[in-house]
Amino acid sequence: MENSQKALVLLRQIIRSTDMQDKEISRRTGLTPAQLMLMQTLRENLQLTTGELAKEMALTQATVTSILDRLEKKELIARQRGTEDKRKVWVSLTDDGVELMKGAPTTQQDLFVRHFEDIQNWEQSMVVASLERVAFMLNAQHLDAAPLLDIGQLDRAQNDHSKN
Amino acid sequence: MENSQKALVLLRQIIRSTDMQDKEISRRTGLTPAQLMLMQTLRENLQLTTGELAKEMALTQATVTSILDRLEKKELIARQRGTEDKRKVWVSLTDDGVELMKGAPTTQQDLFVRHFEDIQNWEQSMVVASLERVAFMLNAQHLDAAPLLDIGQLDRAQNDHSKN
DNA sequence: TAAATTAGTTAGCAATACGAACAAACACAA
DNA sequence: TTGTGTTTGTTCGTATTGCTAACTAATTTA
Repeated sequence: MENSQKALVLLRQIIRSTDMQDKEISRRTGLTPAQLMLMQTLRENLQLTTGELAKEMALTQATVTSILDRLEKKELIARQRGTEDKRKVWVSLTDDGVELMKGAPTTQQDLFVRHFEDIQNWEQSMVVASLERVAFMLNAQHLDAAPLLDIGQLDRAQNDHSKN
Repeated sequence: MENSQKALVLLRQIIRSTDMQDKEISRRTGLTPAQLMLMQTLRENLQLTTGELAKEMALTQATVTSILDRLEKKELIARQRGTEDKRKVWVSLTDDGVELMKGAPTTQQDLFVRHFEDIQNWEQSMVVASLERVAFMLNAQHLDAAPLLDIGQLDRAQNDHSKN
């Protein structure tokens, strides 16, 4: 079997594993996968606008808005209109949100970290370097293919043109 | 920054990239991500029952049934009642389904393969070994945590007990 | 100042995903 | 063989996702 084929199969396995873990965490936190992803994104960035969130998660603003609505109702996130630019809406975790993300969501990561730290240091470096390689290749790929959102925006722009 | 933290960040990046690529392919094939995943699973296994598909995709049978309904309407898959065990329903790609999967879905993989084959052979081996490492660690993890479906089944079994 | 752009929301729609309840086929014990 | 429980898949009802199109409000540009 070719190395590249092996790599593809392994990548699928990795995706599948993380997918199942996400569902595990969802179950434990009572959040849906999408809500969880948003919370995680927010945990890493502290302050983001709705648009930035959408770009980060590769979703539409409209979709993010509806996810935010539900998280806001649960009081896990808070929205605040920008003072400098009043069009912008800044989103952040509430205390409850921070608290929730302290629990279950991290334990999966902790498990990974624990396993990861069991292996030799030289191998850790090797894995990181390899992941960098893969991440870079995948990134180059969807630059080649032009990302989804940009295409959507181009289409919309064209439509807008042709409508007038 | 710790090696383990780097690895986690890179993993997230990789997930994100493949996620965006899936959406790209979805757009080109006219299939939703879920439908695409099912078709891919089917391409690799030729003949699966509804239950096997559900397990493979980490979804409920009920969910798989509804996705199958739509793919059947598009005549991309076919259902056939088992002859030996008439409870089972065997699912397979139709000719149209095979044809569709020959096109766009592979080009992304081809892109990856092309990039992958650009790098030195020793580095290819290193990447494969590392991905194996990661896949193994992630796998060990959700064995630790007990997979979603098994928990669901246990719960259901307990409920059935307590009901009688 | 008028026109265009940007940020976000709303509305309406198809699809996903789940649990619960069900029907049919099977397995096995009495 | 009959009855009881199990397995396999579907149907139903519901919440959520994710999209586009249409909209409002604020900002920028001509």
